[in-house]
Amino acid sequence: MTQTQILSKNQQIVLDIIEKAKEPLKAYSILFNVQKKGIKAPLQVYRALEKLIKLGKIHKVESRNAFVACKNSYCRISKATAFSICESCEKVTEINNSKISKYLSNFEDNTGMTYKKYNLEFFGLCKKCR
Amino acid sequence: MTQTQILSKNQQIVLDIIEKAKEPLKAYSILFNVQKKGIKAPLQVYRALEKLIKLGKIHKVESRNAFVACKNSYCRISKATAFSICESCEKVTEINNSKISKYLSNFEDNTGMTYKKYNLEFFGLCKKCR
DNA sequence: ATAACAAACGTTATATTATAACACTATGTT
DNA sequence: AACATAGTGTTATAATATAACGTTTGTTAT
Repeated sequence: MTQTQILSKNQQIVLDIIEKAKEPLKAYSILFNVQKKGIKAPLQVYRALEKLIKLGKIHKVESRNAFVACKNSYCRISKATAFSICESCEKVTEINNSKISKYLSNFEDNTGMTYKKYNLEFFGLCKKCR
Repeated sequence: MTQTQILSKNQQIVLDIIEKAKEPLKAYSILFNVQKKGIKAPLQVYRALEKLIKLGKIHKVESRNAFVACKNSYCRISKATAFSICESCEKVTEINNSKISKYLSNFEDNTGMTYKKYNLEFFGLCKKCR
């Protein structure tokens, strides 16, 4: 049933790079890495990134302006993202905690806002850096 | 007991502008607004912003690269921030929900990370825009 | 098949956000 | 006074992101 999304050439190239990477990649570092594949301009990268985000294949780590592959294979539409970020070594890990996501996805306040999405970033020190 | 932090000239100018604003301000819009006060260069703004963030006087809304005044007078060091953002009119409100902050501040996982800070951004539609 | 439309592409230029580097000034210890 | 620390002013530049335009490719409906 889960129709596998077919990606365009540029989208696939960009996704491959991000999936192979062990850390979040910045847009221009992606650009540098894919120039041998024929992608020449920032816009080509940004367009692919935008689409991949929409598809939930990757996420943007807002505080770092960097992009990571989504590890949840079922995360086709990313409306609930959480990351843990080490402020020393900059290691970023996607947090997949169903308790948090349940808790936050049901969040309501008295302002009349309707929430469809959230992004949560934790900062601290990882085991190694502590 | 609460020693009121004395701000430098530029810091006070930048804080005033942000506090008066009804919406998050971008760094270069701040710059434009304070040029009559003698602040001429981006760095002067960014330096003030950096310090004000450290003091917890303002927060950065990461997904918008914009800055808002902290409404919690006791929020001298901002280690737990949450915002609600309307994707249509871009209205941003700081969420001051002690349940969430208690819940997230006590978050632990099995990776050995030590958390000292988090930032949470909710996206959706406000009452007017729905 | 082909018309019509949407999505993706390629390219140039430019806007926006942020920091490096350096010399100088003010302020607060001791 | 000597020293440390924080803040300032300035020029230059790096890093991140989008606008605008025209072309190409892929999908869908007849």
